[in-house]
Amino acid sequence: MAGMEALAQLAALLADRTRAAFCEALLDGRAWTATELAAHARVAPSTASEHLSRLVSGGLLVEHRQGRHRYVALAGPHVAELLEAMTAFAGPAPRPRTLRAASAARALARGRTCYDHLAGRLGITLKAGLLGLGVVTGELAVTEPGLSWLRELGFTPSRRQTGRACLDWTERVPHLAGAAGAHLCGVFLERGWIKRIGTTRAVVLTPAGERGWRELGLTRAAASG
Amino acid sequence: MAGMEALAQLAALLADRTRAAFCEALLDGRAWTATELAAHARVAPSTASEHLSRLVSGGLLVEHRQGRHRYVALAGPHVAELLEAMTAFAGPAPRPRTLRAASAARALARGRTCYDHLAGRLGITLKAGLLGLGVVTGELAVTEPGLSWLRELGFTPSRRQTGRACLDWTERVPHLAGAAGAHLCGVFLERGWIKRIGTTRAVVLTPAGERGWRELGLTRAAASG
DNA sequence: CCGTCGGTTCGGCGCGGACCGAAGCGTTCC
DNA sequence: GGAACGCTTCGGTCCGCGCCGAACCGACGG
Repeated sequence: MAGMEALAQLAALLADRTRAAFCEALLDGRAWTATELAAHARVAPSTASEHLSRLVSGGLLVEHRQGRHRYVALAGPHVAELLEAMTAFAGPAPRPRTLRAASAARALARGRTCYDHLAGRLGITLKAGLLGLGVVTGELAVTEPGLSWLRELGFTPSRRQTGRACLDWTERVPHLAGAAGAHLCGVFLERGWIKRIGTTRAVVLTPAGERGWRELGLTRAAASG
Repeated sequence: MAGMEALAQLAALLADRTRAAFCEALLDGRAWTATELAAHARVAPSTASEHLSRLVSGGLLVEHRQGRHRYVALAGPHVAELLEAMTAFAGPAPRPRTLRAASAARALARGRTCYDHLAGRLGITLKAGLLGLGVVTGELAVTEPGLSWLRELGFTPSRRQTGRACLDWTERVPHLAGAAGAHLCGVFLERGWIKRIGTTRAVVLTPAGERGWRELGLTRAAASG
């Protein structure tokens, strides 16, 4: 009974469309300023300020003051996983009403970042490739040889769980999260193998990325989609 | 952006302490009548009626009208898993303020049902036993020999995933859910190996259960708690 | 030093929703 | 048939909160 009080409070934090929009924006894993988020959600700066304070004190976001800026970011991968899990549960999004929204939805389904790792069809392609190489098991645990494979890409294990599953809300299938998923995503971004589309969470595999993935044995033909 | 609208709506369903209390009660996996839930949450029947309608139309609950009764239950295991995941996230419950609440919390931590399977220390003990027998892997997937072992206990595979992990909010470690977890819980209840405490979700291992678990090789000494 | 800018605080408005009691409806029991 | 029961619908009240604009504060820049 006491635990449900906490549940209601957590849910209340996400029960507002403006705060939910903030969280969705922050799912790109970067830190945003208060003003950016306000503009993104189309609310007054004062309104955004109050929402951010609630999200921070609720533990969903962390803030980082720097000069006259207030940067906020998701408090950690666990928040991203909760958000993806809830979005997956909330079910297939209603079909978009405008052409603009439809193309944005398609871009997100094709590939996106989920906080610090890859999601969407791109994430599933990556998972399939890693599975084929024996880097991860079907449950997305990293294997012994998989660890060596990752080390060659500059990965070093940390306290954080190496491989874990994160439910993909467009594909309805888990993709690779955890330290390994985050590292791979970082490497791909560094090498220019994937690139963000505009300022959104959506990403695409670049031509260099297609070559790179083929050479690593992650794909045979170019990923299409 | 459209997906977050759905998230906010889902969150709004759980953002009320009365509705959250309903869901918690229903986590025992049984169907409750509207009046029972109203009394449980200490609200007027009319209030409960409106809440239930919202939860049902939101897809969290299913209802089953029978005569003058309205039975409601969680819409499925996925709802239970969402609730447990969110409760786990919401963090350690604030320490209970009354002796009564403290003893209830202790009972829940010792053992409880999580919709249709076992949770709490009892659930973790079960998982450890199954792991020791090689019935499940560390990721809680059912092994080949494990399936035979389950069949001997009357289990037959279905469309539902056989073994899956469900995060335990008191133990902070996953326990066994899915068809296998549900079947085992059902068998234990049938055989009188576990017993509900009062009308709550809390369960205890009976003396017969301790013998049964030992004979199955799930435990060596009696489970204590 | 003053203007601009990012952010916060405060007062006030308006909506949504949580709650109850009363009344109504269909079912069940006597 | 009548009473009791389980539940729902409807008014009505009240509170929380999402929103804004205005005023304010501190940081930065010329």
